[in-house]
Amino acid sequence: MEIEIDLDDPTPVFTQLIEQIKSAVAGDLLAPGTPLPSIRQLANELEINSKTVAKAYKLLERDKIVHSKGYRGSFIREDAKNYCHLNLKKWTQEKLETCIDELRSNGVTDSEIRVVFGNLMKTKL
Amino acid sequence: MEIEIDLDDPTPVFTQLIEQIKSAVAGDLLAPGTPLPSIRQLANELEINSKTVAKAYKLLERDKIVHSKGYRGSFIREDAKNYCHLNLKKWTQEKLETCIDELRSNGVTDSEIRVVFGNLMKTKL
DNA sequence: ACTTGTACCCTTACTACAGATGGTACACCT
DNA sequence: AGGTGTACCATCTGTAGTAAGGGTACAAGT
Repeated sequence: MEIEIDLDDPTPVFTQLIEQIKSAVAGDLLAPGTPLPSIRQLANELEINSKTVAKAYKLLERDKIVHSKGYRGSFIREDAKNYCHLNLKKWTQEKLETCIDELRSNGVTDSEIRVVFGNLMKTKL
Repeated sequence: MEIEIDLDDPTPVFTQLIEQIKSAVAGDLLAPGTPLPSIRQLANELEINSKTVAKAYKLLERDKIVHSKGYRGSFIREDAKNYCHLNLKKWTQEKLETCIDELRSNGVTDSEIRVVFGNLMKTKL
């Protein structure tokens, strides 16, 4: 399993990591149960910050591709292939787009949508 | 009809304008058919920029409070009172909040929501 | 002792938008 | 001629987000 990071690619590094691991799982290059390199180790190999790798791992865990066993390392989940194709981002996009289109078609300004959105994202924590 | 602008108020000036005119209509201080001061005139009185007044007027027209008759000035709509209480902003907020809550409860990160939202608002014009 | 994931702290680019202001110009009415 | 709403150009300030890096620390396993 080789991972390559292209710093000239405008795609964020952590996104490149996620995509490559996901496609490796989909292409059977990473079998279920396979241990992933540790966060620090992979960061060292790729010469990037460990936080970036940690972020990618955390998102992969949320997407049910990876299971982090704490101090025992991170592993490809047994049922990873069931999840490596469903796209949470795409679903998010559709949901938001539907909502925004409805607002726009009722005359709400883009500026207003942005302002209301900003308030919701800041105060609702 | 007196309009006062408080520059120390964090509320944007154009919003203060809209609110005061709306509440004047609701409180029968501005009867239907009443001509509003012209954009430049009001801007001069309040010592603010004419664009700011124009923005407020345009939004009031969208909210069916005011009718701009081009070079004949702007007037309070006959049916203004029917609209001066329904809150497009509140509706926008509810719509967006419902959508965001659904995304969040499915594990989507706030960062991801913001990124997708940003893309939708920039490319969809 | 060493490594694991994780959780904080802070800092640096970069990007983008809101709000507001200024200027110029147009077509149209009185 | 002068005023009307409107449309475009531009600038500035403030705010706030992402992405990424650096450091330090912790509890729990080998």
